[in-house]
Amino acid sequence: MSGDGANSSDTGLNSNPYGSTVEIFSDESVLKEDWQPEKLPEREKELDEIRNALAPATRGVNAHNLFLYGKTGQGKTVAIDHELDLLNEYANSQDDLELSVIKTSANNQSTSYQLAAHLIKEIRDGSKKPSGIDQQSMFDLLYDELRGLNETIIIVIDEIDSIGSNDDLLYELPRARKNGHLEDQWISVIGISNDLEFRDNLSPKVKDSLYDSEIEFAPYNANQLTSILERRAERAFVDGVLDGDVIPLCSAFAAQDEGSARQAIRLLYKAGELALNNDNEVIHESHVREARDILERKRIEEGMRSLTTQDQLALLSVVALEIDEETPARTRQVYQKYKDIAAILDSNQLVERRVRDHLQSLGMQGFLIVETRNRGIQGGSHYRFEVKTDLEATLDILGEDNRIDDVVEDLTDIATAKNLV
DNA sequence: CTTCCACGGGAAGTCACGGATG
DNA sequence: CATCCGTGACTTCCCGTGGAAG
Repeated sequence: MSGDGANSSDTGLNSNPYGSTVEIFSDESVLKEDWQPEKLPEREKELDEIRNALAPATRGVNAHNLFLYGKTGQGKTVAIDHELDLLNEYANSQDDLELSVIKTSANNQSTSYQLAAHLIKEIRDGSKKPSGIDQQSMFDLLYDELRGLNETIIIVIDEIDSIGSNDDLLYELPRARKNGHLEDQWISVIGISNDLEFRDNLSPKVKDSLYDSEIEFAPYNANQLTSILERRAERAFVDGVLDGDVIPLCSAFAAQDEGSARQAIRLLYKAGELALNNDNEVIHESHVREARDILERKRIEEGMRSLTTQDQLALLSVVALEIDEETPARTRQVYQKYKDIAAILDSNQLVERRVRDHLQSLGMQGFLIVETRNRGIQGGSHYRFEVKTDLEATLDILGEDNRIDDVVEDLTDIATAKNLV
């Protein structure tokens, strides 16, 4: 709850334990993920709106329910934290405002039931998650816990989209008082979502109950990213180590992609590290480009490692077709290949319908290019799949898994023979 | 404009599993 | 212990549909 001090002095400026001869960073912590900027000039308007929505809490009624949406790295979480800190500060200075803020991430809580259990755990401060009971009992348990809190309750649910269409709790919570589950308390819910479609897929009754106001965080443009980076760079780096092109290039890369400040900062940080590791005194454009490649590869690796075996098999099937130069391939072809591969590996074979789901999900995660096609009376409509990620890197990473590495090795050999990697 | 392919995708149902409950 | 709960991963079934060919 208490605002963490931002001063860290653990960046060694003087002696270089590993013998680096150059100085790049003056305060590296500014570039870390958990660094909280104290100002958000690019989001003044959004901060204002949040303030307006929270303001009723200071007048003894419930704050408006609030919905923040926008892609990752747009400052949603930082903005809400910032405003809640201010509100908390205010509450502490007033005798008649008793505030309870519960902040949680719905990440990995894929249903209302799970989310309720998670909230209970959060309020109980770390005890284990209840389970095994029916949903309504779980909700009742949650209300019991809520009754133990202060008069004004604000529940922040980050990544709220992960509960998908199972949104009963989102309907229940805002109406807890109306429905008599809570008597003397005011409750409001702040939802944060990366998924822009989530809002449209919510059931109408939830929309009605949850949506007092919504605030969109539009992607930063390159100019905004540049100012954000400049503010950070000023504190993070030693004077004069930044080549003129570096920040604009980081901004441009990030803006082209998702407009994510997080991504831009990561790029800048990585570029700085590369310069440092190479004993370069100045960070150049080349460092940024290298940083981008490294980060991109890391992103793929992380995603791929978390794939289930069946996901890997589906991906491998498309990779194999790619090596045979038969991509883009339609579902049927991929499925044939999949059956071959599954047979070789003696793994259980799923039905085509299921493999299609796996392929779709691989598309969503950015590993495959998925294209719909319609060839009318001769062909009808169908999907076409091809590999989106770098073939060599993909084979490398998949080869690390010893359940499938035999097949991957063979494929790598064929690909090498064909000069594809 | 109509036809109609072959796939997409929704729905419903089965199964196995971890944890709770009495 | 038997039994119940929610859930994810799966299969089975079947209706709906975009758009090139005619």
